Amino acid sequence: MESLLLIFKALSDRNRLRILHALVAQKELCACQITELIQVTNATASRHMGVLINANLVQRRKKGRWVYYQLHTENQGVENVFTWIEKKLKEDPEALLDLISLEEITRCGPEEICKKHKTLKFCSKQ
Amino acid sequence: MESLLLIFKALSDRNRLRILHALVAQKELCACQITELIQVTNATASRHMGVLINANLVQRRKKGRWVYYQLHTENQGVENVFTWIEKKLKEDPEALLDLISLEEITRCGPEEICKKHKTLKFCSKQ
DNA sequence: TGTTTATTTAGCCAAGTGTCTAAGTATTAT
DNA sequence: ATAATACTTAGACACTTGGCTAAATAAACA
Repeated sequence: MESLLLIFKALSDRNRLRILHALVAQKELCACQITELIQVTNATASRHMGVLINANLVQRRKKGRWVYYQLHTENQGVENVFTWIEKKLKEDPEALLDLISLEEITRCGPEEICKKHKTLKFCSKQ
Repeated sequence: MESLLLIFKALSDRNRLRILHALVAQKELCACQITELIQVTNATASRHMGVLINANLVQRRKKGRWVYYQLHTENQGVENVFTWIEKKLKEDPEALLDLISLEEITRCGPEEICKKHKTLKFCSKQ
C-alpha cells in the first residue's frame, strides 16, 4: 500500500509527470537538463527528483559534479506504468512541447540561450 | 496530461486507494458501505467518491435514496491500472484486512454492529 | 403534507505540498 | 589552498487537500 501511494503521489504533480515522461523518451538526463526542461530553480528540480527516487521510479548516478537520472526499470511491475504514461501522453500537446524542448536541450542549442549552451557543454562530458 | 494528473491525484490518497481496491474486488458498492469500510463520516466518503468520479475512475448510479458506485471500466486504458493495483495489493496486509471487512459489510453482519446491520438491510434492496 | 432517511454540498481548519532563497556539501579548476 | 561549479538540504511561505460539522437536496414513508 505504501509503495503504491508513494508512486501515485510522486506522479500527481505536473512537473514530476513531465520529468518522468522525459525520462521515458530520453533514457537518461542530467540534473541541469531537467531543471532547464521544467523551468524551475535547481533546488526545486532536485527536490522533485528526490521524490521520484523515494518512490522507486527513478535512479541516480553521479559523475564528478554531475548527476544523471534514469528510470528505475528493475522495479517490478513499474514498466507498464511507464508504458501507460507514454501511451496516454502520445498526442498530448503539452507533453509534445516538452519533447521538442528536450531535443533542443540535449542537442546543440542556440547560442543566445547562454544557460542552455552551458548545460549542453557540461552534460556531453559523460 | 490533465486526465493523468486527475487519476494520479485521485489515487494518491490512502482512503481513495482503498475504495478503488474494494471496487475491484466487489464490482459495486453503495455509499453507506464505502463509508463503513473506510471509517469516516458520510460527508467525507461522498467527497472522496466525487474525486474518483471526476477522475473518470468510478461511475455512480442512483436507486431511490441509495447511490451505488462501480469502476468505470469503459474508460480506455484504465483497466490495466485496476489490474496493476489489484496485483500490487494482492498480499498487502492492510488491503487484505479491507477485503475481510468488505465481506462482513456486504454480508449479514453481527447484530451488535447496529450501523452495519442497517447498512446491509438497506443495500440488499437492490 | 410533514417527517425521516441517504447523500451531497458548503464552510472551516489543520496538515500536506510545491516553490523560492539561502546555506551546505562535493567536485573541479586555478 | 582558494575559488568556482553543480547539486542537495533547510527553512519559510502560499496554496492545496483530507476530515469534520452543518446545511441543503432528493427520495421514501407516515
